[in-house]
Amino acid sequence: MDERAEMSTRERILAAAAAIIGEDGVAARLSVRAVAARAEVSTGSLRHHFPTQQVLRDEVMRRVYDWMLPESSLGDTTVPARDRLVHCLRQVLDMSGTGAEARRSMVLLVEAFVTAEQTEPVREAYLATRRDGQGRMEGWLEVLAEEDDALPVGDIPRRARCLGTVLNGLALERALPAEDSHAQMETDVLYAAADMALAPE
Amino acid sequence: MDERAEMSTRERILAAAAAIIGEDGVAARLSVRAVAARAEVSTGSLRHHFPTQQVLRDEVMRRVYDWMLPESSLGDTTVPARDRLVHCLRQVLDMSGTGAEARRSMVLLVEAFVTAEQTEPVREAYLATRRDGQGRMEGWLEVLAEEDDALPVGDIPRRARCLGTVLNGLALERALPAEDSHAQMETDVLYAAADMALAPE
DNA sequence: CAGCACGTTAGCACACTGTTCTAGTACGCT
DNA sequence: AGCGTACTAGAACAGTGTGCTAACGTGCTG
Repeated sequence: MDERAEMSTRERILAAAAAIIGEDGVAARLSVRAVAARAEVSTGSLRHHFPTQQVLRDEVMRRVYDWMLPESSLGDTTVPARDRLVHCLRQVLDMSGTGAEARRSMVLLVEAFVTAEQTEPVREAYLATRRDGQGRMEGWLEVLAEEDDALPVGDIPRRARCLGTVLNGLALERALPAEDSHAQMETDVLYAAADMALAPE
Repeated sequence: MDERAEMSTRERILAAAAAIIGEDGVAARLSVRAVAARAEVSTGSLRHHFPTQQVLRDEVMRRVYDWMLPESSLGDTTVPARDRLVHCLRQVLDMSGTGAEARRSMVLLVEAFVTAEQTEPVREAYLATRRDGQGRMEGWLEVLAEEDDALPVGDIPRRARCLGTVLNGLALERALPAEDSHAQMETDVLYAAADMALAPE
């Protein structure tokens, strides 16, 4: 009968966090007390399962990404690293959709974080999602660095930031008017970015 | 004798903020009380001159950009090609401004070409400005290709498109919330993009 | 010169945030 | 029964940004 009995506290916390993200969209905040209240759990209990908010965010984002990107071809060494990286980048890019959907995504992004009042929660919400994406891309580069030690691990954060900027640019260009050859151009840019990210030295 | 007499409160606040960024570097936080304490000013006084932390951040960032933007020219072969290219790219990027101005620029861009009805005149207007920027960047690369024939001229359009995408991404990121180390990150990305655009093969 | 207005300064108060800590409860095992 | 471990609850603490009010100058004006 009781909902609380049908899911472990940990799962209820994750479900509450996912629900908040699902409702509030990109501008979700995931504060301790908001998640705890939604999950009908005390902050202490939440902290017991997720010692840090970052741990909670990481776990919920991991599930979201895994749900959206079931097959991670990143480990398939039969195809070139740059192809695998481009595949991963394109999957991220596809989250913003194409055409009208891409325009709508960009409008929502701009409304949430550019037009909106630049309050601290808004700012922190964006930075959190940005850190998530940054960490994910660094993870990819680390996997690829395992195979090819020409990729300096110390430089991975910088390279990941470059990839993030390129993806932002591509997402913006998906929303803006484009020539019919836009898809080809996008692939070109993605491969150029991948080559830059995987370049030795 | 008294330092406080030699600089206006506003200037002391900005100097304190710049000092904090200069010292803490990437981890700079620019909290209200930290800046106020460093400037030996009350939080109320700080709030009077900078109604919001975002306003303070914008202003100090604007000065940082102005400071690290000395003049240089594309034809000056005494400085490396990548530095000259980065300078040109940054000039383009600066057209969108920083802080509130950058946000306003992005909002205007989105309103004009994303939110607006995707009619043919609108589309053509954007593509015209895009071609303009594209042509300008191709011109730069052609000048630089004159000096170093390792840069294949046939590939210039593709490389210029990549640069345009990176600039779009950076412009978007100027409008979005950012950490205080954004300027450094921007420089990193610009140099990475320049290296990619100037890479042989 | 008195009075007033306005810019400036100071500092507290408020509503948040994440984290730490203590107390109490429930369950399994020896 | 006793004990230990996992869990829950909630207060407390140190931060954050922002709003508010009171005081202090300084300059203008009647």
